[in-house]
Amino acid sequence: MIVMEKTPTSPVSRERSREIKRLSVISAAREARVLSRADLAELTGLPPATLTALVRDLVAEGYLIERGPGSGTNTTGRPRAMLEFNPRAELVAAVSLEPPRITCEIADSNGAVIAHRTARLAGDMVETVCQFVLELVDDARPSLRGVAIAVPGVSVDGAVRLAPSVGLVEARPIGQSVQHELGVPVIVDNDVNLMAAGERVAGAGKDVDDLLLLHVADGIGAGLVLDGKVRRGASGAAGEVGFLPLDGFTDRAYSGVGPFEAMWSANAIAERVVALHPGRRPESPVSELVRLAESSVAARAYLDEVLGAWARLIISCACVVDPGRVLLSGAAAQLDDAALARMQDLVSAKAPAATEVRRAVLGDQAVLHGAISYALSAAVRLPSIP
Amino acid sequence: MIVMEKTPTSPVSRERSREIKRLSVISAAREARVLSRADLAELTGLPPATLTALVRDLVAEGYLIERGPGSGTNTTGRPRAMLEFNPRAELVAAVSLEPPRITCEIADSNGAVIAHRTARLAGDMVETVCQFVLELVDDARPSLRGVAIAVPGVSVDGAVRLAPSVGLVEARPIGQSVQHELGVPVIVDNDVNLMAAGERVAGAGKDVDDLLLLHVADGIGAGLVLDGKVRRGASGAAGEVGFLPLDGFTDRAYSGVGPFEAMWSANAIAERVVALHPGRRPESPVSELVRLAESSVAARAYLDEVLGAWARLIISCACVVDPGRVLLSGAAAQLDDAALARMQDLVSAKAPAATEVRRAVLGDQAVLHGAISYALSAAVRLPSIP
DNA sequence: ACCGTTTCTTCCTACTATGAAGAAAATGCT
DNA sequence: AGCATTTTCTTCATAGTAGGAAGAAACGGT
Repeated sequence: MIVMEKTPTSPVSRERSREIKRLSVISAAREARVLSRADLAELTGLPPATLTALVRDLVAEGYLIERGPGSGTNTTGRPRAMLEFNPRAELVAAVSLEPPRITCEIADSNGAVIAHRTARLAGDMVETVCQFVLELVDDARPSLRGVAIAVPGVSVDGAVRLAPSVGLVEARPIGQSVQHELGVPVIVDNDVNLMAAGERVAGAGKDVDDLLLLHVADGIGAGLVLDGKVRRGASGAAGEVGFLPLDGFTDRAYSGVGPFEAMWSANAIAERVVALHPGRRPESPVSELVRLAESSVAARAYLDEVLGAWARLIISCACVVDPGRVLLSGAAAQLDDAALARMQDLVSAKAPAATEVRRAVLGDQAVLHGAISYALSAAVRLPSIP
Repeated sequence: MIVMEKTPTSPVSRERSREIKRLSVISAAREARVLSRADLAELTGLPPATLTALVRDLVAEGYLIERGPGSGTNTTGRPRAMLEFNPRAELVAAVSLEPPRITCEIADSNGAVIAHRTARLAGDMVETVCQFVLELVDDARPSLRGVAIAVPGVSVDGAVRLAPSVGLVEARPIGQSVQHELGVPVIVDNDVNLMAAGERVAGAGKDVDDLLLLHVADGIGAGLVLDGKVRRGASGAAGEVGFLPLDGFTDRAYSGVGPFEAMWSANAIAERVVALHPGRRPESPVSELVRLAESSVAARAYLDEVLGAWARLIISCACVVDPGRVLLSGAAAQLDDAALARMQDLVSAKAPAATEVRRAVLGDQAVLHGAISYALSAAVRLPSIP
């Protein structure tokens, strides 16, 4: 009747107290960037005596850098000795798997990329990822805090499952293998989830705890951040909004492609744009459609259809999770200001709660920032208390 | 650049360590019901020496009861002295506001109701709630851990907003007022959210961390539990699935009633049932429809329409949040086994991930169990560590 | 040059986390 | 019946520490 998993250690052990204090200080410093010991005392609640020793250790380890007296607001009293958080003390590897390509970037916890490499995927995936990370990290390996691997399609428990448009086949859990090889936490997730996480920590969602990122590309997917946490779903399929049954009774669904995305993805839009304006298939189909709509009644009508469809998707999501803010990414971010305003109006008319629609702002950097937030969360996670 | 809210206390203070130890033991005991000190050592990680003193305190306070030697599995050695968790040490008040009625129940943390009262709402709501709670708790007031207030419609930050079908008007935050009067934590939430929480802790969702409860009554609403936590939404409007735009271009929406629920709520179904089989309006319209479908082709066709619509709603929710399990409540729970199986088939055919459809099992008790879980969570919450 | 103020460091001690030792309570064996 | 062994629970002892107090440092103002 009492089932034991991992035997817990004492929640008030000395080791744990030490970790909690370190985490408090590191988190406060990472967020403030530059601050004094007095600031740390206020932010963490730790007494000055405790902080003296702790800061000494963190300076020795390279997390904090003494920066000399600061321009404090006090007119009297001993000037504060300012400390600067060293983002280079925490490196993160962000790996993107987009068969046939693999991209690897090493960044510090500020998001500054210090090394990167792109190559064709060949041979064993786990070996390739480990090799790239180790080569790029070079002699900064002790500062590597974690690895985040972005994949198209749904990941479940670290196993990569079929992504419809790229033919990635299910492999043994690569996250666990890489973690075993590199000895740091490794997180594998859908690239749209990583984008959502990235916009949350460093982009258009920095000031909210809840958002939905709508990504329109070959498929249509959404990343959800709810209460500050990415929502993956019971089977890892949260955000599969391409499968929403919004257009009544269409039976165009085929394996791996949802009915909604079959009609409203960037691919589908590109086909219509070519039909409306014969010529080469546009690289940016939504930009092209917006351009055509300026002078073509048919294009304008089609743009209205697209906006209506995407609005219904957003309203559906608003009804279910009430994210408060929706970020448009990929082809959806190509809408101009007028179209974006139209979209906002359509959503506001029917959504049951205030739902703000904006463009995502990080673009290609979103996955990287998402990877950083994932890796740092995994690196310093304390076991939870019931 | 450094913004201070409430000055934090030390995360490793002696007071906090004491609270953490108490919480660990109380939580483990509440879950196990009967266990020994050795069990507590294994479950919490606290050393035996620590537990001796702590258990003595909790026995003195009435949380634990000494139960004498247990029938242990050991063949030798000192027998375990079993302890029993005392649910009466933790009382919870669950208040239901359904204008013009108010219902109040006092229950222990097992869900056993020890007192209840229903009356017409008259006079000041805060005074009425406080009066009922105090009268029912009587001299067990020291054991009152919290109050949960269930309201129809969306609650936001403790303020009750308009519930479409019952005309409840926005009031000043009643949760804060009641909390101030009673001196215990008070949570106010939508009754469907409380149902979902209740099924999660004590009903059809006990074995999962994620579920969606679909409640069909005068309106249609959903309660979401994601990663063990109720999802309320940025504006408190998560689960407003009655507003889903699933039936194309209907313009039947009017103030406060969503387009989907206008067509597929229990009210709408009752109207059609009367049209199909003239007579008195049925008390249980879905049961009646299922019965009529046995012998009427028209009724059977309409039942198929209802199942199809509800399935599209469930598929929409599965696409967005991937709950893994959907519980049917209210009128939706009136479906018979055959209809439930049809519903499951429809959902399985189109949902992007495995989505199990079941009936909720707690019925009227769901809100109570939800209230218990809310109140206990609020009563023993520790401030989080960054 | 001195005083007052604020920040940071050192000192000190009451408290405590927990290992070790001891006591209690059983079963099994002879 | 008595003893050995085992397991559980209690008591004891101590190394470590959380944090208050005292002291030192570093300014600005007079």
